Amino acid sequence: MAPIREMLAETGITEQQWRVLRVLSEFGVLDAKTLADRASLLFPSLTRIVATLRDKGLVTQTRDQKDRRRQFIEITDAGQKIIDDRADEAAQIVAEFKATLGAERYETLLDLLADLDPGARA
Amino acid sequence: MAPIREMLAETGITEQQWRVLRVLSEFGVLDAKTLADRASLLFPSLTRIVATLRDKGLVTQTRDQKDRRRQFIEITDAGQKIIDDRADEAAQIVAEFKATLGAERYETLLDLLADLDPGARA
DNA sequence: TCGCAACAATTAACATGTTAACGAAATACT
DNA sequence: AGTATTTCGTTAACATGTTAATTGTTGCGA
Repeated sequence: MAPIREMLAETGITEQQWRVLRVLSEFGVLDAKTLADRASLLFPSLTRIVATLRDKGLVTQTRDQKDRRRQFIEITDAGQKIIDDRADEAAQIVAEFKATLGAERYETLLDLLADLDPGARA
Repeated sequence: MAPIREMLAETGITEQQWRVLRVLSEFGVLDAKTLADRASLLFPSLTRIVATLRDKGLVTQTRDQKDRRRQFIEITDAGQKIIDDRADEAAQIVAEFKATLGAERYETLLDLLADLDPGARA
């Protein structure tokens, strides 16, 4: 993950913050529960990360009016721009990583890790 | 690592503290530099962990009289006892982990991870 | 309706990873 | 000797993982 962190250093956001933004970018508006699940984060971590992203203007929080315990989180244009600007670069880093192992061994690794963590989504 | 953490919960020490104790148990007295390296810890982390272990009476710190910048860390009897008491249990947890994947896939995983982290030892 | 269990989210407390700044001691070099 | 550099270790500051305690809401059953 080091190369990813280096890439993100310029943007001032962390790996996990980036992951949250990516999930929001992919799935759109999400309630906190679903977001935590998709980003593989525990709730207390998510609370802090979303607070940080909100302060940076990269996401918005909205209370569910039908159930005021819940909230929805949505990515802002500024947040989306960060994802867009780095998407290609991130893809290339993953590609290089893959090349280091070789495509076949890369797939093997993903399979092994998936078997070890039933919670992950391949 | 979850099963390991559960095992350690009873002892009141953490995974990393346990790793430091294990390294000290295996190699004997070590200077901080070597200890950090063998335990795969960054120096600031090691400083805190050793301080914690010292407060718990599980290790001792000794200044090098020839080079007073350096220090040696040694496990105490109390620390050694913790390792001894849990060694079998830990070995069994690893064995179960191995069984989950199967011996062959387990070796494959170690190989792949080793290729990804040149710093690791096997 | 009252009270209580269940749920969503936050907060607290502690340990660690991580980068940077700093302090002290030893070396090197002039 | 005197200063600059290097090295060892600590401390600071921030983000996160993790468990437990806490707050605010909802829903349910007596």
